Amino acid sequence: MNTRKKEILQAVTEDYVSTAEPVGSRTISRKYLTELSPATIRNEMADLEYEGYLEQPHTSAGRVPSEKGYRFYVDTLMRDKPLTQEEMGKVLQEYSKRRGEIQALSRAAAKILAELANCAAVVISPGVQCGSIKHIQMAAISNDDIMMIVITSTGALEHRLIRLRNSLSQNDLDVVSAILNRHLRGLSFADLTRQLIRAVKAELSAYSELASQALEILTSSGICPSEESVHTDGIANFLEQPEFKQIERARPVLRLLESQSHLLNLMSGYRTGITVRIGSENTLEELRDCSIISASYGHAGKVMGTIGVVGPTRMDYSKAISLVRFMAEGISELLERASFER
Amino acid sequence: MNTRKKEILQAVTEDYVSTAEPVGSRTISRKYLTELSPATIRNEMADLEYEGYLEQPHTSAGRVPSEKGYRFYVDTLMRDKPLTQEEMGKVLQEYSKRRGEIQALSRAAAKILAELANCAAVVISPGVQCGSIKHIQMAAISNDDIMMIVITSTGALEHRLIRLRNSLSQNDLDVVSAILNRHLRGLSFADLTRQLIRAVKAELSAYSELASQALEILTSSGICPSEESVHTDGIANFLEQPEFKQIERARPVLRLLESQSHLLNLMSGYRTGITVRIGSENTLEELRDCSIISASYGHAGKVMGTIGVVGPTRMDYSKAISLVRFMAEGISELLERASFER
DNA sequence: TTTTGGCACTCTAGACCATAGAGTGCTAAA
DNA sequence: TTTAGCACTCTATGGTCTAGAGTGCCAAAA
Repeated sequence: MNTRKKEILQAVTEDYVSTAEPVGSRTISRKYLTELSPATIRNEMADLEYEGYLEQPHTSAGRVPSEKGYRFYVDTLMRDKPLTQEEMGKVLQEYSKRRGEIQALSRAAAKILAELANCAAVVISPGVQCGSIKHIQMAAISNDDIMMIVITSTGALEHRLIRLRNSLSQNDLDVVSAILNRHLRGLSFADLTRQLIRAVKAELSAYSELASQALEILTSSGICPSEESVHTDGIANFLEQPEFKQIERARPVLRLLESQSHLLNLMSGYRTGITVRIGSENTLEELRDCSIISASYGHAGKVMGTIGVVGPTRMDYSKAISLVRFMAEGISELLERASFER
Repeated sequence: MNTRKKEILQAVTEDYVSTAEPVGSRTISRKYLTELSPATIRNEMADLEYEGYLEQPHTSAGRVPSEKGYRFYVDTLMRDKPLTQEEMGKVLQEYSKRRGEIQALSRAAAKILAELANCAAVVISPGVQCGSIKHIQMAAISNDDIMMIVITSTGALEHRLIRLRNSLSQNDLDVVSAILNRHLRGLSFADLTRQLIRAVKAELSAYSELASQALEILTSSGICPSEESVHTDGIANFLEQPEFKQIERARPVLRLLESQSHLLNLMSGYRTGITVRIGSENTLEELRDCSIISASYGHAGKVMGTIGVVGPTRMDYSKAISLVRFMAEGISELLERASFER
């Protein structure tokens, strides 16, 4: 793959990304590589097709990057496309407005990312399991319903209803809350050893029914990434893309984007840094014609959430990557600052 | 409008709703009114068209109900289509599983409604402003960030970040929380008179910075229906409808369904009972080809939230109305029970 | 050896046309 | 009042043709 081929592949990719029309040798010669004739470019393009970087929708159409072509473009050819001042300002303003309210912030982040990338955006916000415990509170809702609230250092907040056979007064609940806070404040959920739990339970023996339920929630599956931490936006942007003119193509993707549980699986579990999955690199059949750019965020080496965009494979990778990276770093920073400030 | 015309209008409507094809006199004669010949039916249909109940997409097509036709059908002709045992079971099971967690419940309700009605579903869940105050809690997040949490009788929970210049210990915060609870527990937000607020402020004079911010939030716009209480589901169902085959028709509706703030405006502020808005009865241009069935829920004469479906005007009104009514009543009951149990 | 102009070839999109089928409205007869 | 019959209208479908875009290949030019 010589320099000229690279230039041609780059030109084809960038032109196709912006016009959504297969690009022919003539276009390349006129718009990008004026020093070469169409014929020369045709020869090179034939090679590029033979090598699998380009494809032809049909004989007399121009060329289109293949998945391999996009992959090469992303890995080698793409130039950085930094955010404009305006875009950065918009993001940062939104971030500072919702500092400390991670749910609202994630929602806003999805919205703004969808808008700037003109794609669908997905944000998985950090659940309580990511931070350390800041406060636990029991509140009486009715005679036998208690609401337990857990707040963590990341500003995440989880509430669970506990139903009791024997009702407790708010005074009792305050006592329980105080004891729980005395033992558990400042700890992360990984720190909740069996020993510790046993000790707390012992001290709360007067309220054993409540205590056992509460501690069960804190240690078990009660505290785990939930569907409520999945935020999606920009679904309508999807339908703007010409590749989804025929609605049948869009439907399976939209079904996926509506399914919080699938998105949770799809987007979590990545290490920090940008992940780009192009077309069938996504194992899901529905995403055969889509690409996903995602980045995890967090701090102290801990992945706490994910932010990403979903769009057609014909996507402005450079822009999307810059955006996702910038926005992920912004959230990481907020989380980090929150954890130093305590 | 004689009986026979009504029968014909009903037949046309129900056939069109289920097939999405304009229906001709022959079909009516064969499938619905076998004792009449197509010619007779043609005459009646011509009348119905003249009177504005039916429309013809073009000369040699069958007839389709006009908005006026749908309206007449809904008001007069429609027969009740009760839910199946299975459907009721599904709804009630979901409800009982999330009893007391109004956000999760609303989310689940939207999902199940969308599924059963095969339309888009929207649920506005009751914000804290609807219930009476159950508990107020301040929790220290960092040196100068306090999180204030308000829980109400409906199980709604609101949290707001308060930033202070002078940091307070969790002990201080517990004191403040206790005082706030002593004064405000059991009251609704309408009960927060200026007098009362002044009294509370006086007692909290030692913490005036925090107190004034907290009380400001409680009394002002801080506590109002927020975008986080809007839950949408079933957007993908929309695209199944043949009227949205051409994506341009669907796009504006999807944009609307993605805009929490617009939905909030659109769906709130109705009295209890079912509201049916057909086509251009919706003032919004985007909904020209859609119908909305919605019902408010709540108890003690107070509207607390709304649940509804959005679909094409060619909608199974009877089914949708039964579903929405049943689901709204279910939520109302849960809220009512919660308020007696206290 | 590389580049380029020229040319024949291929394929699609769009225009145009013809036809089948569905449905109507009208008229006259039952 | 109802109905059979018939002429008429309109759409959807499929076929055919053409213009246009783009290619591949060859032979000449650099």
